[in-house]
Amino acid sequence: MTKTPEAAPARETIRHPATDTLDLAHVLRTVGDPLRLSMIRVLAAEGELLCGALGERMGLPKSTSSYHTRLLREAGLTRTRQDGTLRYISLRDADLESRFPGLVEVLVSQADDAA
Amino acid sequence: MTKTPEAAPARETIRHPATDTLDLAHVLRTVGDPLRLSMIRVLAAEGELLCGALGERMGLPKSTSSYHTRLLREAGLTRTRQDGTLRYISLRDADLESRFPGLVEVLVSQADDAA
DNA sequence: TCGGAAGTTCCAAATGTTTGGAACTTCTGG
DNA sequence: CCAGAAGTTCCAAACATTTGGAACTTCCGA
Repeated sequence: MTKTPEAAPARETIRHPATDTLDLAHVLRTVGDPLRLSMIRVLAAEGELLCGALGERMGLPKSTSSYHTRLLREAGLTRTRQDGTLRYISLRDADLESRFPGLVEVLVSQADDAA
Repeated sequence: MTKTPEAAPARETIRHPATDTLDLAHVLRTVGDPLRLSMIRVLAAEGELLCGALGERMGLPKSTSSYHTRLLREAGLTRTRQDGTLRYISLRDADLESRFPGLVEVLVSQADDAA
């Protein structure tokens, strides 16, 4: 376990699935969780947010918030941009619109709660 | 454990959630399963089908098929109509359209598989 | 009245998801 | 160089979903 001897620091890029490989069932399963659906709505309403800000909105501990933002990213719903130690999360709305036209609108438009 | 002494046979109706109480997260979670998403697509393409026919399409044993059709019904995605010992399943497309405009279209239109 | 067909329910095993604390990494400012 | 802030990863416990066989209920036709 010496430090890996790579010359290039290889800036450990954050992985995002390509738009044309996004899987509808995966996307739906991921967003079919009240907490994550709320997150998507907040992002749609407010644009780019810090991971921490998003988590605090929902009253989540850091590790939980990190977990859910990872799921959203891996399903292709959000993009994560790193700036120093900060991570800005945003909705991949154009990508989603191009792959699943109409989906974002469905997710974001509130069905009035008659429950 | 004598037989329940109720005079009325009470025809044990199949329960369906009312359209205006359908919950988006619940609907999405339910349809966010490749198997159930396929079922929805088959129903959209072919209209009303027998529970058994739907299950055979997917190569499922009866109990599994019954389980998934129940989840679809409880989330409000499908309607089940009983006729003797048969149960016909159909998509609640008009109800879904009225509560979540655009959703059915998203579920049913195939994103071409570039994976 | 019997037998079979269609479905459901029951159940336990296997599998997957969610949670949050603690330890860790990385970056920034002083 | 150090402290602190932002996030991630690790981990184990709690919880939920999925699977399919077996037993059961209902209805229909002969």
